[in-house]
Amino acid sequence: MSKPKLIALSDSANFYVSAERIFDPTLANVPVIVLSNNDGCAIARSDEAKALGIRMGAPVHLIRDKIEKHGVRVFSSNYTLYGDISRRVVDVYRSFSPAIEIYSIDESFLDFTGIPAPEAHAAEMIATVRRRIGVPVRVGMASTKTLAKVANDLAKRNPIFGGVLHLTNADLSQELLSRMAVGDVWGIGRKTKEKLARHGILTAADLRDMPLRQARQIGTVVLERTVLELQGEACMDLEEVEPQRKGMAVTRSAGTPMKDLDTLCEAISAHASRAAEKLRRHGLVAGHLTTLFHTNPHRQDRPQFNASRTVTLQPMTNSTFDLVSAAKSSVRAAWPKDADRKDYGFIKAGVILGDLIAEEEKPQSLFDAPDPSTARLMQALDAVNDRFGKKTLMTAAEGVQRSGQALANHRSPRWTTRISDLPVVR
DNA sequence: TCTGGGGTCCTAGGACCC
DNA sequence: TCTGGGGTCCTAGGACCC
Repeated sequence: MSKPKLIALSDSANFYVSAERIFDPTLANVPVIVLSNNDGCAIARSDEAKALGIRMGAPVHLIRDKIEKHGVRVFSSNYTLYGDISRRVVDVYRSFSPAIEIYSIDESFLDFTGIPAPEAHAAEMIATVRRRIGVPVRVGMASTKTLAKVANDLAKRNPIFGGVLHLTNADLSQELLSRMAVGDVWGIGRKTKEKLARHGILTAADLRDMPLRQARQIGTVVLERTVLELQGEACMDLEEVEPQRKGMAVTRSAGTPMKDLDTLCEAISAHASRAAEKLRRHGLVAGHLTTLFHTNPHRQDRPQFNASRTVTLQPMTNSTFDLVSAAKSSVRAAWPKDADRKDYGFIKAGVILGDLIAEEEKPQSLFDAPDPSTARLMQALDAVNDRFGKKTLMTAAEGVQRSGQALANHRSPRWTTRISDLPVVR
């Protein structure tokens, strides 16, 4: 039996908004939101924006009034900036913990086992991140990841904890868990919450105390593990090494429904091309490509159609040309036969790549000797687009109308990674 | 074609997360 | 309730094998 662990979960408050605030002091104490990829909906909100009732994922066109009335500051998402700030925050974490799992762009699990005064250690870490990077973070600590999540959640909701909560005291723990809704526990989503409610399980404490067998029956092993973790038995290890990713997707909703094959082909080609870029950036090749497109499922008054086609990429590849041509032919194959009569309007299309492996490990056969010219061409393509902007060079298949082009009308400068984005100082 | 038991692999779909 | 996009894991069921 190993000695009990102490796991800390550190997360950043309203991370994207906090990242924007680093470089613009006028954003302090005012409502700020950051929008999703297409400037479609709000995906990050400052506390002031939350107080105005702007919900997570609220469509921009529905909150336009609020934005204008209260002078909400609006930003397109700037992932280059957020990714860089995130790395800097993690660098600070590394000096406070020997082992780290980077869980998401704004959350990391840290191993605090054996640290003499963990609360003081956490407080010092918070102060250091604030001073060096400029974003606020909060820390929850407990013996398992799930309990650390609970602690973190309570630390962020309750200012009295000052951003640090160590969930050890049994009485405090009992009180907090019995006041926490079961749906707020990590791993309990809407469906599971409903099922649990039917069995009278409403709080985190109820969940912790339920029989394991029943947990497995209601959910799966996943729910059983959650129960064990709430009891303090660690079922999930810290994953320090980022696991090899298994798939990669590029999907987009279309502003106006796509009605003909050509339009759909252009959209899918653009997604395939973007997917190829992502593959190369990660040094991977793909063995399978799935294309998908579907009508609006919320318009049951309109004809519905759901398409998904998977093709094998042989040899495995990350070439834009290969992926675009595979995607186009599978869209053509999947195109509904009765399209002329039905007037389908496709609102979403995408490309998913599977069976990913590192480029160096790509199996070679006698018949597909590597073609260095394609690799060099792809390198040149990426270099040009990197330097002069996305889609400076693109395949003709993507179309030049750019009807499906992503909007990003409110993007802030890439302050920390792009010198040309900095304002000229005179 | 079914009788038995046991195993692998693949895919689709569900649920959840940030 | 879904609005967005990009992920993971688990289970069930089918195909196929010995």
